[in-house]
Amino acid sequence: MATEVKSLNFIEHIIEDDLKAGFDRDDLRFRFPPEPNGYLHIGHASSICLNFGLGLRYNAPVNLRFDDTNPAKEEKEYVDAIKNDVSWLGFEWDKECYASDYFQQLYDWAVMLIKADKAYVDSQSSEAIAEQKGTPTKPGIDSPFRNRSVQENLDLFERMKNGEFQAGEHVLRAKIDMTASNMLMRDPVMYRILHKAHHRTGNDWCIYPMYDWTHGESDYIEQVSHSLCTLEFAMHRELYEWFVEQIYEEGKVKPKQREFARRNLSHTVVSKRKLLRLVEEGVVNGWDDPRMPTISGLRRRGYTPESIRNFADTIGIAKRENLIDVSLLEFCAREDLNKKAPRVMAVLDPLKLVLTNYPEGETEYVEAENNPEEEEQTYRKLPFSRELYIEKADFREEANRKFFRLKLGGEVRLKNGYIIKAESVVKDEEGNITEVHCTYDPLSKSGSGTPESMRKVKGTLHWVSAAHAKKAEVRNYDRLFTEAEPDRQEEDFMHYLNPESLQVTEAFVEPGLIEAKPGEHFQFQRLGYYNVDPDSKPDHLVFNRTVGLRDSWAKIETK
RNA sequence: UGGCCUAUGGUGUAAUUGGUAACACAGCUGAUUUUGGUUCAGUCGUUCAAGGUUCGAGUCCUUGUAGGCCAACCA
Repeated sequence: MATEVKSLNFIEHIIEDDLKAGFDRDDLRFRFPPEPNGYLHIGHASSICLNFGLGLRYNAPVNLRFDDTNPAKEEKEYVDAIKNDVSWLGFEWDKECYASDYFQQLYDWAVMLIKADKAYVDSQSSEAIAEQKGTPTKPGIDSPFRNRSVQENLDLFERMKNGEFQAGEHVLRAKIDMTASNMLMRDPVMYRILHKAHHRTGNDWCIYPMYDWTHGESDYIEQVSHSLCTLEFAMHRELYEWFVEQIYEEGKVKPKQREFARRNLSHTVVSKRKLLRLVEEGVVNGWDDPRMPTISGLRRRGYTPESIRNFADTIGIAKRENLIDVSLLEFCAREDLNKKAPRVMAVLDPLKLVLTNYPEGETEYVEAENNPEEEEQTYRKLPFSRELYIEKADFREEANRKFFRLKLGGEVRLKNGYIIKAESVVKDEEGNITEVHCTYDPLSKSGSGTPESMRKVKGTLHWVSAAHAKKAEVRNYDRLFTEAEPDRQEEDFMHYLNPESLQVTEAFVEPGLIEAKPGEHFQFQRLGYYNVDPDSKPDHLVFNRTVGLRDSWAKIETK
């Protein structure tokens, strides 16, 4: 009995080491800290799965904390969308927190730092401060205001809070070391004046704390044990620890920041700024456009929470740069949908097929299995008649032996129906095939058990009955960009948009689909996985292609 | 003229912490199949470089090389 040993990622190793070193397992606590200034994307999904996954693994609480310290960019709309996305992914947070809830505490601590001569009010312009900051290779120099008296600092800071100054007149800075090799330690700004209404605190405040001052202290307030963020914050760790150290009380958990590499997905962009451009420039129809790598876009596209979680699990977490091929995401979608999605028949590019020996005006109902993956098979009835539609690509007048589909003189099985033989074609003046005339073998009906029905024919086609089929709008999506790394090319990433990322066609679908509800998943047999778009109505069905089926025929054909 | 981080098949991630480099995806063969789907079997291919320590190095040491990040009153 081999016990499956799941290997640990480097974050889990760190936690295990902490536990071994005596850290109390009950003190483990995590958080997912989005800034409510945009929609969550697949990269966030990875972080969500990491943090909440850790919560599950260690049976530890995970807070959802909004890092809302910049009223200029943040809105409640985003808060709601983020909560919705996290829940949809299937995670439950312990507390819903807001950095803005800590504004008073943060202010009090800032006063404490001033009193300890560890913070001061600087009254220079941001340009002057930047100038004095130096460069990575050149040390900074002290501000002329660095040695103001505690009394003066206290007075100024209070008046900043009281709204006596304009934005930009003063800032509060930590007094650390202007010559530090880590530029973040060169007296970082803790507070700036911002006369802006906040989505939660309204006009209560006109000074707002900066990220570095806020984040670690928020973790400390919530007693988060492991604060995980992306690599670009690695340099912030020193500052994070310095700030926490200033307020730390013996016996409490000292939060530990650790950094992991953000996940990059091929053929798309994963940055709020770039995604915003796609939306604003009208390249896509909003944040939830099914081509967007946002969680809302993936949801609308037809990705399931399970498939996204499994994707996050599979790609894992590490510290090196990476570019994950979308084909892995697509694999995760197929893997999940294969088990769940009922099979239905839909013809996207119709060609009329007439069974010349089938009685005119007659309709019969054939049995079709809903999903061969089901443990216990269920079936539905499908109308079958003399005139049907098949895919244009499934017929050729002539073809070689590798073409398993219908050709003149050749036989093929209509899925769940009969074996048919193509006899002749009807063409228009331009020579386009408009109809294929076939004969069918009445004894070959699927499931009838007759010797004729048991015959092996190489090809099986999907079809719909022309008189019974319903029209539907089908939106076929493809990768948004033609390059794997559109934002690492010579030109701006917008140059590499895939002009064929969306193709809309009018299709014929089996009649039962009229009942389909938005969000429902289906496999259009032999084509791909589709789900019902929120735009869909009973009199105007709309389907989105989540992902196509694996297509080994396409590979043979392109050879 | 700095500091921090990283380097394992085409891609992503592991390796019981110094002991047979593996898992998934992708690719390729074949079998099964009333979906050219699924499933199954097989296959290709890997430790950035050079030294060193060691019986033994992906792992430790040294020196390189390559890439990423750092100068917002953003997060």
